Amino acid sequence: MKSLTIGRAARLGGVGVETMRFYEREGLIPEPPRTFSGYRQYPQETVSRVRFIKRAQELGFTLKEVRELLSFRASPRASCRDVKEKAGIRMEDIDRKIEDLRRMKRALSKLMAACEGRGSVSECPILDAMER
Amino acid sequence: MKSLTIGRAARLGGVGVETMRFYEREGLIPEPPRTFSGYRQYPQETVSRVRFIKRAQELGFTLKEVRELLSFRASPRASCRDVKEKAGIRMEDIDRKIEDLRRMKRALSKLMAACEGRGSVSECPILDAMER
DNA sequence: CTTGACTCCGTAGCACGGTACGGAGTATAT
DNA sequence: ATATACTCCGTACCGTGCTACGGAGTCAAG
Repeated sequence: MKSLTIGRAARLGGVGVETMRFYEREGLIPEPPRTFSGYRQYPQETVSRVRFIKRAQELGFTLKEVRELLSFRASPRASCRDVKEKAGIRMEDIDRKIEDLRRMKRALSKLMAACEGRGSVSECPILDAMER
Repeated sequence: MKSLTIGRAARLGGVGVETMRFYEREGLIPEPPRTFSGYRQYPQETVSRVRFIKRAQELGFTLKEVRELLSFRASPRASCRDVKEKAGIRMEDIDRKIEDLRRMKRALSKLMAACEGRGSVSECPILDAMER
C-alpha cells in the first residue's frame, strides 16, 4: 500500500490541493502522517473519504452535515436511522427550495408574458411590477 | 414633501438601518442629503427604491442584477427588451436550479427507500451509496 | 433639563466553500 | 546537474448579503 502526495490524492479525489488542506483544517479528513521532510502521505482511504464528501455534496448536504454523516460512519453506536433522519431533513429542505423557486418562476413568467419586449423601460411591465 | 431619517426610511422599506447604509455603500440607493448635523435625509423615493430591491430579490435577482435593473430604469437608452432579457437569464437560472434540486431529490429518495431505518450504520444503504 | 431613542462612522464579523499568494524547501525526470 | 514540478505554511481574500460593535453626538418628548 503506497501512500499518496497531496497532489495525487487531490486528483484522485477530484478536488484541488487547496481543498484537501481546507478539508483537513475543517476536520473532514484526518491529518495524514508526514514524510521526513514534512510532506503529507495520504492513505487510499482518504481518497474515498474525499469522494464521499463530494457525493454527499451532490445530494445537497452541507459540509457541516457531511461532518455528521462521517461521524455516524465512525461510531458503532450510530444507527441507520440517524442517517435516514438526516436525509429526511435534507429532503424537506430540498422541497422547500423547489417550492421557493417555483414561486419565483411563476411570478417571473407572468411578468415576462406581460412584457412585449419592446418600447422604452418607462413602460416595462416587469419593472413596473417591481416599482410598487 | 418631508424627508425621512434613516430609521423611518428603513422601517417603511422593510429593512434594517444597517441594510440602508449597506445599500448606500453598494450604490443601490443614492447618497441622500444630510442635515446640518450629518443625519441622512431620505426622500420618499428612496423607500420605493428599497422596496424595488426587495421585490426583485424575491424574484431571484441578485443585488448585482438589481443594480443593472436600476440602471436600466434610469437610462432612457435602455429598452424593455433589456429588462426582459435579464428576466430570461433569471428564468434559465431558476430552471437550472430546480433541475439540480430535482436530481438531488430523486437520488435521495431512492436511497431513503432502500434504507429500512434500522440496524447499524455499517449496513446503511445511504452511506454505502456515498462511500463509493 | 433630563432621559431615552436615534444617528453618526469605521471596522470587523458571520456563514459558506473554497481559492490564491508568496517565498522557501524538496522531489523527480532527463 | 539542472530544470521543472511539487509541497510546505500562514494568512488573506473571493462573493453574497447582510449584521454587530462601540463611543460619541443629536433629537424629541415629557
